[in-house]
Amino acid sequence: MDGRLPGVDDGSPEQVICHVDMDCFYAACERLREPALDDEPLVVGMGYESGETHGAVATASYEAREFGVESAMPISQALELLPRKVDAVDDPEIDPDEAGFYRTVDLDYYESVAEEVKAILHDTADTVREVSIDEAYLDVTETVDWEAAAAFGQDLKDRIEEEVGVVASVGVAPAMSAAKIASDHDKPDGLVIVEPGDVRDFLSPLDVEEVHNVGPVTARELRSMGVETAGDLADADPDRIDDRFGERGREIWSYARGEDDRPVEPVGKPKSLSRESAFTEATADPERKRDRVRALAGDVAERARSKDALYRTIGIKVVTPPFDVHTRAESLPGPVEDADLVEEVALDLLTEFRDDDVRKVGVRVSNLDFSAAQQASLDGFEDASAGDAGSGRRENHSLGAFTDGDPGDEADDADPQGQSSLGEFQ
DNA sequence: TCTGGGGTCCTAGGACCC
DNA sequence: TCTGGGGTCCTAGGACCC
Repeated sequence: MDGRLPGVDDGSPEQVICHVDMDCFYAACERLREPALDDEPLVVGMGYESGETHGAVATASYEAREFGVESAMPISQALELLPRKVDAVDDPEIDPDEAGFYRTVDLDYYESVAEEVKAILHDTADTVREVSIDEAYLDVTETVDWEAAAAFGQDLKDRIEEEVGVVASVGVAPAMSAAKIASDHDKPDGLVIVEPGDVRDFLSPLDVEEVHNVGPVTARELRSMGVETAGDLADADPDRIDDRFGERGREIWSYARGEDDRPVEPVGKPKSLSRESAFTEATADPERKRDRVRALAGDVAERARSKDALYRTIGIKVVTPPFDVHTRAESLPGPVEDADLVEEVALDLLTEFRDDDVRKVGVRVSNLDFSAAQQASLDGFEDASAGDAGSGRRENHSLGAFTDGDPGDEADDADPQGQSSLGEFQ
């Protein structure tokens, strides 16, 4: 028995999937360049400025979690649980032993560390799906069998720790959904192998909210139906789950049973690009709102330009107290690259909220089109018109340059190569 | 406890077309 | 003169993920 099912050769694939998840990645990065933070309670805050109380917790080290600090928690709340160590100097109320360190998110630096980790992953497996800065799936079906899975996972962990200096948790299972749960199961520094025959037993006792795509809302509703664990969900009547949750119902039901045949695929081109920003406190001042939207529009347009993305839809997001999210969007006749237009449309959409109290605004471009850039690179020269597409329509640019004059083929507009990316990453 | 920022996908309703 | 059905595109909202 080599751990592989006999069916592996006759077209019924038994996948071997590895999920890699960095432990407290932002905090680990901060410690990499500031080793004095090792073993200290450490909170990395987003939208947080040193000395301030605004923002939210992006990552809390395990030492900080001991104090009750959690991810996504408001910094103000984290500070009540875990005061800043620097404040203990002037404040006799604060016990320095019950205090911690706070740092601001520095994504550029974390990206640079992540690059080193990703290089190891790509060196380890041919097929890698980078889910986020600190997480990836590897398909190692061709190179790892179940007997070797534990050694493989340990080697990968060792390599990441030795070469980069951060710690990863690793899960290996026959499906993406199970592998993800496995990597999370013994965090930090975890290594969990779930062989094909053990998946149901492994998942069964877990809280239903641990199933991928089951969030707080769905979990609450499932509990009200008497479904508390993944095992309960796996045993539930699928029609009942379907009725309640539609398309997603069948999905979470399958995941709870360990049934998930999604292939590991590299992430393609983005579908939208956005920037958003919160005010320190809600404001009704129209000029402040407009100024912020102008700045965000400029950022988004610049980011799209740098990625050679044309866009056909421009939208805004407005959050009003207590936390009501409103979105407005407008589609253009054809894809453009035009920073002035992004600003103009965004400001126009904002007028509806001119007099409202607003705590956060955002700008987004979607309906992205990368074909112009692709054609430019295929043609081997710069697409001179991409820089000044203006407010005009630039749809249906012909592909004649390399189809050698066959303008009748409208189907080329769908450009399959453009859809599924060629395995390149942002 | 007054809640950051960047994404994806799904659903539902309305406009419009044939 | 209220009577079908199918399809697409667009907008808005919501749930979820990291």
